[in-house]
Amino acid sequence: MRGESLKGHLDLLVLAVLADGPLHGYAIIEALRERSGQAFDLPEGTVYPVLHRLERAGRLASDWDASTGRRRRTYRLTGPGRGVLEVERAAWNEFVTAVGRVVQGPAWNPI
Amino acid sequence: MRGESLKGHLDLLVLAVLADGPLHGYAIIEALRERSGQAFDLPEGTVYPVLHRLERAGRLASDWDASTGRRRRTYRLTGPGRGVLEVERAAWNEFVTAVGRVVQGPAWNPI
DNA sequence: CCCTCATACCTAGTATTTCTAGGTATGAGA
DNA sequence: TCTCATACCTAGAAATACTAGGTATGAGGG
Repeated sequence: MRGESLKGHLDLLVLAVLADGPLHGYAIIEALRERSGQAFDLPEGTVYPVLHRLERAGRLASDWDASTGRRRRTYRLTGPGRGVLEVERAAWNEFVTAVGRVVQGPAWNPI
Repeated sequence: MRGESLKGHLDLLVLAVLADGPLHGYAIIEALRERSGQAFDLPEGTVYPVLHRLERAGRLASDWDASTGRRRRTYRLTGPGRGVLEVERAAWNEFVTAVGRVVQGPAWNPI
């Protein structure tokens, strides 16, 4: 699946995978792939800029892990980031409901 | 709700409302608002360019309705457009499933 | 030892899509 | 007559993901 459908929702996905514990960038890409059942195989050029943006916005914080020779930057959710995650989760649910109503047609009646 | 979350999905919504019969542009905007339960209140500057794009792509066709003094351009789904709608409906369902898996967390198990 | 591949990070520029902010014009109702 | 809803349109701005590059380490095979 092309991540283009993701426009506007990738922040939610990144925050969601980090809600279960810190991960470094590359591991976030793998987590998105695995947790989505291979649906989201996002290029690094998509994910790294998102992480930088989320960190600038104060939703993530990062530390360089120098324990191995290979440099790794580990991201974690901040307090505000966790709040934003909950807001975005709720917004996602509303969005899905709204699209569903339109797509199912006017005859469709969820109860 | 801001239509920004729609990025990449608005085509599906427009095709879906036209699946139940032709409508002119302004009525499409109203149909999206009503069928979504007021969630999508899209500016004309968003919808008209989409209609033009979908027509250029052969998914919609339009006729000018000169019956009233007020000019109206009525859009209808073409054969290929109906096929695209089905493809996009399926893609939407996969997308929702994939996002759901990521957002619910790894412990979540749908059966 | 060398070569390749997976890991791990990054950025600049491009493409696409929606929104903002205007513009024009008709018809209905106060 | 004046205002508002209807009804169409476009140009440029903003946001966001992708492409296509770049650098460097570590593991494993030949």
